[in-house]
Amino acid sequence: MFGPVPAGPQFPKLEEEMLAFWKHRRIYEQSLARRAGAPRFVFYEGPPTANGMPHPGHCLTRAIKDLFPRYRTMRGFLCERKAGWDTHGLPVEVEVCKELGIHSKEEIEAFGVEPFIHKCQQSVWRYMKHWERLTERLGFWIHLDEAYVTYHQSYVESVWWSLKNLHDRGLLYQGHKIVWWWAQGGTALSSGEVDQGYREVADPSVVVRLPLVDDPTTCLLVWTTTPWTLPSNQFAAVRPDLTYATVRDDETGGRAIVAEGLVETLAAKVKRELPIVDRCRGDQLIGRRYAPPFPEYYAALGERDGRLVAGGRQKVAWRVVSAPFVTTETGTGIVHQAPAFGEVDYDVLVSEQARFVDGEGPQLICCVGPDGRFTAEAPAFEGRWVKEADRDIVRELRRSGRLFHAEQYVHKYPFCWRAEEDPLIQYPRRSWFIRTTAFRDRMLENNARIGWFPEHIRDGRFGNFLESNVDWALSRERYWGTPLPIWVCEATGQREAVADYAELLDKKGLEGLDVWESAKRQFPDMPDDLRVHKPYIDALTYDSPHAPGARMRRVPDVIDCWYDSGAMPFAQWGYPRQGRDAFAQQHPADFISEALDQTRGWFYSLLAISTLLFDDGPDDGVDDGVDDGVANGSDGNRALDASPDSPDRRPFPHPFRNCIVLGLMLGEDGDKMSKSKRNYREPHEIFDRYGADALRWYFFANQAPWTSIRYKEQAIRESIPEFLLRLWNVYSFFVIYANLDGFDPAERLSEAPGELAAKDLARGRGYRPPLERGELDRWILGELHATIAEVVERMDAYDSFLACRRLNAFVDGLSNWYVRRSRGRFWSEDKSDAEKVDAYWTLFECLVTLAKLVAPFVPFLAETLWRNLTSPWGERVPESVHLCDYPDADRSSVDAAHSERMGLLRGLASLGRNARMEAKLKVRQPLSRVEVVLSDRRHQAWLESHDAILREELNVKRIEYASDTRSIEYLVQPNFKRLGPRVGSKMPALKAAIASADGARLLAELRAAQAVRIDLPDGPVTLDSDDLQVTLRGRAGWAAASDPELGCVVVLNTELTPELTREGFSRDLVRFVNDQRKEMNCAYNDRIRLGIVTQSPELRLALEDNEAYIRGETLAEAILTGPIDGVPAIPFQVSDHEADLYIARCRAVADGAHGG
RNA sequence: GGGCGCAUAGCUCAGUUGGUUAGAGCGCGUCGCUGAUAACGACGAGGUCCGAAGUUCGACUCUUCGUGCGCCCA
Repeated sequence: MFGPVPAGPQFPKLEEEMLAFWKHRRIYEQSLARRAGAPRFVFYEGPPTANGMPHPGHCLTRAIKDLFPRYRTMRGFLCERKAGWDTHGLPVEVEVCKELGIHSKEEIEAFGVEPFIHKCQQSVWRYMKHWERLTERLGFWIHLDEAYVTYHQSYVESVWWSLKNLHDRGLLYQGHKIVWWWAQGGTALSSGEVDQGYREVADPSVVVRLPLVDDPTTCLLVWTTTPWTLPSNQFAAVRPDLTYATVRDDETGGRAIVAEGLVETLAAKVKRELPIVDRCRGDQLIGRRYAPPFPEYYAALGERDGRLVAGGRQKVAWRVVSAPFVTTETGTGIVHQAPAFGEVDYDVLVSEQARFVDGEGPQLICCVGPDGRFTAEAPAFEGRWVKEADRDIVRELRRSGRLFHAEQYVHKYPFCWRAEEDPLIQYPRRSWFIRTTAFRDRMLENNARIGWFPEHIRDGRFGNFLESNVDWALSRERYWGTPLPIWVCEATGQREAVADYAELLDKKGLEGLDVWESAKRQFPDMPDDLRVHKPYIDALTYDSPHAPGARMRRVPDVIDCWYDSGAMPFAQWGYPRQGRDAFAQQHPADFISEALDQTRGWFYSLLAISTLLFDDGPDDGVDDGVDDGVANGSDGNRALDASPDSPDRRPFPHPFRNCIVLGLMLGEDGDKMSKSKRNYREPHEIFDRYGADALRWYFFANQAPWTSIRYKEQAIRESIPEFLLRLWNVYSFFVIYANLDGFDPAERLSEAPGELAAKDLARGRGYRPPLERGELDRWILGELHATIAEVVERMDAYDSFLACRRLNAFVDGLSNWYVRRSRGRFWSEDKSDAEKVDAYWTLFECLVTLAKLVAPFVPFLAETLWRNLTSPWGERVPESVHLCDYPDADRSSVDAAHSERMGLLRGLASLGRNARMEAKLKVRQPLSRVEVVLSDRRHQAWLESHDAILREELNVKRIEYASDTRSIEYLVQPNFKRLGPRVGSKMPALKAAIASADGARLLAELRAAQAVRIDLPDGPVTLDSDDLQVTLRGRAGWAAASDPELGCVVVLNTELTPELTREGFSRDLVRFVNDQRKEMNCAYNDRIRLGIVTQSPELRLALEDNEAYIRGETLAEAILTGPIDGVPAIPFQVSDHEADLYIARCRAVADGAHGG
């Protein structure tokens, strides 16, 4: 016996039970253990930032991450799943700052770096707990207790090892990064912070004259909105393909150069004519020297030159250079370049440097200090806050005759989000870079081999990003992060990278360890992992090997936490100090998945780090890259010959082979999910209301995972009746009748039930080979195996959406066709009837197989079904569906023709109901005859021999297959696809000719001669039967329905005889009585007594004619014509006939029989 | 400002290499079926397939331009 199946399942409650069972029986661990030694399917967990509460969007990611590992595990792979947590970075610091009510770096330092770090570490743990609960409740099987954590010492040391590797290969260098700088607070702001602070302001907009060195009466006109950057001018940029005009400048009597397209605009501004005297292309200006607006730097460096890489010498600065970003939308078409104060300007400097022999090119000049005030290098403005100096700078330009024009210019400019009055400035900061540009081509090759879902990521968003790769700005001037493991000699500036803590402890003359040791005494609960963090790591200094008496001190920066997460393929194992085997086996990943916003985040950091460290390419990519344009003079420590000390160099792709890029999930209102807007429900509430399976199915079955998806609670709720409940009802049906009938599969198959696969069931008593069973059984088993084949195919292609669609279609067929059409067999009284046993075995096989099929998708429901359906065997079958192999499709049982025939039959039933509807003849009213016309008669014989089903579905006495009747007509159309290439432009004429022809005559001709000739204005066309599409349809005015897809028409005979009418009455009566039985809570097999009192002779006749039928259907022992004592009368009406019914339950319960 | 993506029914989404009559689910309305069903079936209303131009015998589909939205980067 199976356990009783509740009619209204509480999925959330069932799920909690399954969770407890999994935990108690360690099912996840068992599922791994049984795949020991199997081929691996490698999964990487992209570490969530444990910095905030998870929302439904995170559930999507985690559900997808669960689906494929579960599936692959059942398919025979060993799929280890190690959880991970991203714990470092600015978001954590911000969270802690919020808690402390502080903002700036100054305030953090005032609070103390040490307690601040402690707070960061604790904050991370708090959120991790919430994430762990969500992970478990969702059914995401992953080793939470073996999670990698990015702040752990072993993890940090792996990162250090990789950085040392890069450093020693000359791939880690120090340069400048232009950042948005809050001068008053002394800190850079993240782009998110900058975005918050944009305001509209009026700034000066000036056009300045820069006289050419070889022709001082001719000036370049350059434009800027930041006059304070003019003292730091280094170049003037033009676009080589623009036309520039030389105009007469009557104010000075000289001439000026400006983009031709802007001459008029400029003339209008200065309110005087600027007559053009000459023209040239931008590239003819390149290289011409000019005198900058302020003399200080020029006086010292104006005549300095250097050797060019290409040969020859050139002055290092104050030349016209080429820049593609110059536009003619505003300004003059010539742009002032102060590389210290603009990122694009800085790029110009970098590419200029690259043209020179190392160290001989232009150096960055900057006469502004980190406090935003001019330094002594701009003596006229020394000590002044730059923005405040704008006015005086303009005044000075006017005095010196350099000012061509000045005005106010309204634009958006960022201010500090926590100090509203403070404008931000772009400012150069010393920063550490990874020379990723040297590996650009290798990264592109690696990327080209990755399986991206959707595909366009590879060449689109991600590919483009790689194409325009710039060196990775690695360092952060922050506190809570992996410290940059570089120590610098205070005397010589020589530096070295350190790979781990032990290496540090071995350094000669190490000092500062006491800082950690005393902290540890003060805070005994502090995790030891913090010893590799600020401030403890900063305290460690040692003797410089480069200069006697000098110390090696660590650079103060921490690193970008994206580097942490990108290092996880090896750092999760603590590689290379530990975990060498694990890494060798688990690299690269077969599968990762995150949302689209990770393209330039984790997807990039993984690919970049792996390519730099583990490239097994023909050459390293180092030699050909290092000199190609991004060299930075400050790096004197390149050891190009050092190769990575890794045995794990791999062919591409690595470190991941396939990646599902999930769409972003939006809130219910279509906006970004936001806690304050409450446009989504908290995950735990979703679980409590609908259950994790409902949520999972909603994710998997509603759209391709990479489309952006709008959170919709309604849709989650609907996934219950649409799929879960429908499956549940089939299961419930089976269990109810199997229990009633005593169908015990375990008793029929006691020996070696295995996993109840088809081959196991085949040994069951009464299990007949499918070929010996009825049409319906063969059909549903064929559908089952076709479903398995398709689900496997789709899932192997990472397409959960189409897999789910197929599963849904199968469950629909099982519920609405197989079970419905088979009910008679389940109700049959003869328990040993082979066809009845077939029905049980067939349905059992479908359900048990289905439990396995849906297990990766809805693991809870699948487990519930499996546990109960296999309970008769006890411990002889696997205790969990997740310990089974995924079903194999038996293609021999898939009979496409049979499936097609059954589809046709279902279609005919549907058409018949359609026609009845039109004729307003309800199905309970029997009809004498329907006529079926098929355009393709291949399946007619089969249909004729199986028309009992159709007769019953349509409630008709007889079905006739006709070929030609007055009730149908033929619609003939050209087969466009076939004729297109042949007929071409004659198509419209052909279409018209066919449309105006008589369809039936055309067909007759075609049948007779195998071809028809159509005369068109420009010649005849001969068509064969494949050139025409013939559609059959019912003629207007007939009770007919047609389906062009199926090629059939169903025509009703609507004539009703008195016998048919009375039979209809009796069916109405049965339906009514059975409703009453249900209301009386009769058991399926309760017998009743039925009294019917009516004045209607028609109704009486109907009772007499159909008494046996009524008794059989309602399980009435007797039908009385009078009332039953003690039972209230129930009024009944059909058509115009009325009756009073009396229904009483009989005492005795007949065993086995049940109504139907 | 740049890159990528998206735009199809009231809502959420499918739509295969271009084939002329664009689908599903939900919701709404009508009817029907039902002793597993909280289900299910049929029908109906509801579409300038974002707009414009082009290629083609034929465009939801391909090309170009534009509009709106999202993400990422400036």
